[in-house]
Amino acid sequence: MRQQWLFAPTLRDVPADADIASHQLMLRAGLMRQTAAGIYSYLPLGARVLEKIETIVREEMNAKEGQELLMPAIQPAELWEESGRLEDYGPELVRLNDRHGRDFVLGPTHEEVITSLVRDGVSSYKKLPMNLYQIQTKYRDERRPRFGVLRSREFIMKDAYSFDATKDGLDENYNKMYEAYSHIFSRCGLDFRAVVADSGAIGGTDTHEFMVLSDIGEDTIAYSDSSSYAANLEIAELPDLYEAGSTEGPAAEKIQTPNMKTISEVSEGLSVTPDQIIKSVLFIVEGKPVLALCRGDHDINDVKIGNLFKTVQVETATEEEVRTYLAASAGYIGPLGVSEEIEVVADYAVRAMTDAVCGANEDETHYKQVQPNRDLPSATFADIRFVQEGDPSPDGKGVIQFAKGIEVGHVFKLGTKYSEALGAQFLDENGKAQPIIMGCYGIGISRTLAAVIEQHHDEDGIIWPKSVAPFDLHLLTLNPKNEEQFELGEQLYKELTSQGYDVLFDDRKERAGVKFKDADLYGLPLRIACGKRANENIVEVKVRRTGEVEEVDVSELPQYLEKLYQTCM
RNA sequence: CGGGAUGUAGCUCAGCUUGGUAGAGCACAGGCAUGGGGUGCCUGGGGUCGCAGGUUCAACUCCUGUCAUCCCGACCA
Repeated sequence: MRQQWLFAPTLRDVPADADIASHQLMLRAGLMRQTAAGIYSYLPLGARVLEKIETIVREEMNAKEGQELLMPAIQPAELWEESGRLEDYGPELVRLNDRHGRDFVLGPTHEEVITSLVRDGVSSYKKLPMNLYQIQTKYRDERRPRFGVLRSREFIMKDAYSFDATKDGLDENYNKMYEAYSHIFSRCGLDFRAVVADSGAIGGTDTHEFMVLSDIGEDTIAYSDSSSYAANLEIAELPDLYEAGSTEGPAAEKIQTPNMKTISEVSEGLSVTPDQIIKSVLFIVEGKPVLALCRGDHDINDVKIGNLFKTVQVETATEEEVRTYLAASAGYIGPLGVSEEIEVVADYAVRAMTDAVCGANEDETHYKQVQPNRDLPSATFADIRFVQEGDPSPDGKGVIQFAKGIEVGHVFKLGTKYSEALGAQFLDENGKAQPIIMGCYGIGISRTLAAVIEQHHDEDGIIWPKSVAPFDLHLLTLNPKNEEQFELGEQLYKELTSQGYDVLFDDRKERAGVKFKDADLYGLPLRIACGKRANENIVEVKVRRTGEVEEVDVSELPQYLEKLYQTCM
């Protein structure tokens, strides 16, 4: 491709709207432009990278017997009513009407459509297992799109769905996808971790997220410093390693604590450490009040509360609700003497506390000398807090550390939720109808592209791994007015192309400096410059990633490149 | 959805306080010089100042509304 004709305008200034490296570079290097908030157009360079990633995905999916199909972005709302998600999904679901007033949605995912297809097309165990996938544009009306293509309203996804007759079959499909995903992200040159995640409303059992390690990631990964344990912070478990606290001592006693609403105020005012204070938070779980307790230096994890009650409807109570149920403001609530309609759940660590302080459900008042192991007989003790760095790893090996990650893939075992809701059944060996057991597996293609840039760039621009680079080689004629340089450039362009390289040829009438700057921004793995020594048949080869430069005689160029290209990642 | 900010040329921004009909740098077109890290000089094209009302002889500037975009938070298969 001659750069003369390439539509990939570079920007010298950093666009004011972009804050993170990948977003800035995608705009500056001419990979894409914003069309609306959270909606982008991919220009030729960006489209090429997407295609490279998609090719890798297809190869790895096909290698696991995945069959590609293509479903519509526009889906009838009735399908979503059938599965019950029309309401569940909420305002993130883009809804629209056709000219007859019929209701449609723009698909954020395709469980409904695929399940209805399989329902009508598969009726025997002999057809199973099956794995179907597509690469498609998805829509989610994010409340707040941000970070460029990392959190956008329109995005490209690969989504796959597996169909099995047995649980074992599902396990097998799941493992295959897990393996395929590992291959895919490795081939894209990403440093990633597969972490145990929350299955949330989907209601599956096993689920892993594939996280690209990056400081700008929106998810926190909790991992062990000395084992392979890694989980999303939301669900990272804590073992109950605490010794039960004392049951002795004088009874709990009320004390006046004016203006001590927060843990730090109580800590200061009563000269106790935060780990001697019981933090009490009122939640409304499926409409019922639940008082959750943890140590003052810990934080309650509402996902764990939800899992405990097997629901996703968990909300912190409003100030009015707190007042209604506990007759005090949020800073002074506590577990002692609460009415029976309020369920009390406490973190394991609370049971280990001795001489603790907690709110007395009376404004400006706390209890002291609380012995949770004695004074909370009706409380349920469970793991309900967030892990912190330094906590023991749940597998007993090492301690927990945190890292930030970008979620690029997600695999989970759906089970029969959709097959039951939509009536997708098969007949087993005995002629008995059974719901098909499903799994679903997603990869954010456009997000993966951004993640690659996050991990592969420097202050000058992008540094593409060769597996996803928009072109293999960048050939520059530094001064096209110089006849020898011009001739050599044209000659090399033909030769390198015929040798099978995808070459971007900078034949523009620009100064050398401009070409170098643009080349660094574009970030192709190898740069070949025809410059001053063209008359001696010598070109300069530079490795973008390392900056290494070598002058090479044209006669030796093919062998030299072949070798060097192999060493590029 | 709550809080904050910004909308002036393709990009980055000035002008607005104190109203008088729009500017700079980069980019773009032409020219001369230059020719290995965004070169220099000259000339030129490009903007209903987000939109709609209002105040005024006169609005980029003041007032009201509205839309858009970004940031923080909440939320997120």
